[in-house]
Amino acid sequence: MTFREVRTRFAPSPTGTIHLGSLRTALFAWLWARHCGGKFLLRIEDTDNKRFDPGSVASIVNCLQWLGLDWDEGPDIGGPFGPYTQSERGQIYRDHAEQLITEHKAYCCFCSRERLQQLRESQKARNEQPRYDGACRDLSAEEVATRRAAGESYTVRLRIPSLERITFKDVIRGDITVSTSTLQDPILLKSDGMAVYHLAAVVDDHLMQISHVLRGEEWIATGPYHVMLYEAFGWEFPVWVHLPVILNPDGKGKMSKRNTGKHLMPVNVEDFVAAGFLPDAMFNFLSLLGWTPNATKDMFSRQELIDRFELDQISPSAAKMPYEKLDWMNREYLRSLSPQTFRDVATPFLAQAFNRSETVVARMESLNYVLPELQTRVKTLGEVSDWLPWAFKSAAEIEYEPVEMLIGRKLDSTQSAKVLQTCLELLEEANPFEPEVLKDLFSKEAQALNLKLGSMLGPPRGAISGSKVSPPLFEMMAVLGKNECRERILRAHSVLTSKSVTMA
RNA sequence: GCCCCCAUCGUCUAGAGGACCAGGACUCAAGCCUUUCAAGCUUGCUACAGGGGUUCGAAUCCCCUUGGGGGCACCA
Repeated sequence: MTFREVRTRFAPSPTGTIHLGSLRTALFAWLWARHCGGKFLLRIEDTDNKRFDPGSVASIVNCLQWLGLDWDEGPDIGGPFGPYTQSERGQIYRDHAEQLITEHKAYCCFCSRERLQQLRESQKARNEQPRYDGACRDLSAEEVATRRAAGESYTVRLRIPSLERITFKDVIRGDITVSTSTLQDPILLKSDGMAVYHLAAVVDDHLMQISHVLRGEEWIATGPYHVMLYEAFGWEFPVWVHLPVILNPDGKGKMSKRNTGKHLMPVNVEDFVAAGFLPDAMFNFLSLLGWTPNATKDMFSRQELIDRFELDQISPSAAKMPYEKLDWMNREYLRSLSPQTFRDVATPFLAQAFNRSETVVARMESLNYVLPELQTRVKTLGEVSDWLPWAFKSAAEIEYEPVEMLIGRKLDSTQSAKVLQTCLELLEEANPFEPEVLKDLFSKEAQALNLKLGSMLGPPRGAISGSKVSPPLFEMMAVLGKNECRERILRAHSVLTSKSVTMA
């Protein structure tokens, strides 16, 4: 093979939101291009207008940009081999198909969809491999000419040579051999004149000088068509790299929404974005899904990943999506953020969760007391709000139900009420009203009362947060301020004493 | 049904004939610490799918079985 520049591409079809597996394909192609100092391009494969979804190009672009993948040529920025949208390249495909017809390597097929459908069904009924029977394969040139001239609808099919086997090379798996008994003359051009994927992809990959074709494993079976197409045109093969699919956690089928069980696990890239995964974490995680840089660590910077990436180290076997590992890695990235950055990235999520504007959330400066405490507690940005309902409620909105949340460990309700009373006094002493000061005061008091700090803090924790589990107490108090804390503890105290009376 | 691909701890994986009674990470479990929950620290559990070869020697090479996945459209 002659030396040439490494050029890879990501070629999604705009039929909806982009799947995590597709994003990984894009990432690997990008990684390889960047590793080699080559070019990465974006090409939109919209040859099927029936499945076209207008919003999806923008969505795909957003997802790529979110992950931090940039392209050197593409529909939005152009390039020397444009256009990069296949629906604008119809004539190119038609010309190439015509060339093959002239060279007797392809032919016009006038069979109707109905006939084809029936053929397939009868073959299946007989347990045969469904394939085209070649009815139009040897039509005379005259007949074809007259029928075309008459405006009869037809498709163009590639004439497949009758070999027994065809072999092509995949970087990850080595030689792949397919017997042609399973192959049929594939349609290249649909009756509407638009190319089918096989033709469009091969022609474009050649014209755009793609050196390495990275795509999903589901394309292995049709690999021979592409080989034969390259041969028919007399073009040099690209290097093929078929990436393994990502399976559902239970291993049953390709990672998908309907199969992920009770818990809603993200599948599409937009779902991961919405759940609050960080681009850096996803970049790191996805790079290591099916590839390892042969090291005993798994936290890598983008640059390290680019430097080390190698195609032949990619695993050939399909992996079950390891959601827990993604969670863990995302938390690692989350906790490595500066408090300010963490706050910035969390703000939109809080605004959405509590139905406030981002500006309002951004202005709640006292949140700074508690937000850093959440960096080790949360796996995604979407979970940050789970820890903060108390911060977005007024004292009156806090519900002490069940009332047990106001009872400290190893304390009864009378003692707990008493603790709340004491807290009220400590509140007034705290000056300034800061976590450190509060901690000092409460610790001393706990000692004086001969109580473990942990059990003494139970009642006020419940009173302040309305929950048994919360962020650290003193930080919460500092967020709310003295007056709000006093009000909550007062309320909690009265709830506790009245409930106690009823219980007694 | 036919064709193709794949197969190491529960999971993601390291391993390219001797350096492996199989290494790392996640998960899980226990202990310590502790302001609840986390985090942190320490320790621990668990794997070469099965059967045949090849070889002085196999997780590594070959074959079969089994299991899983993918494909068989005028979709990509």
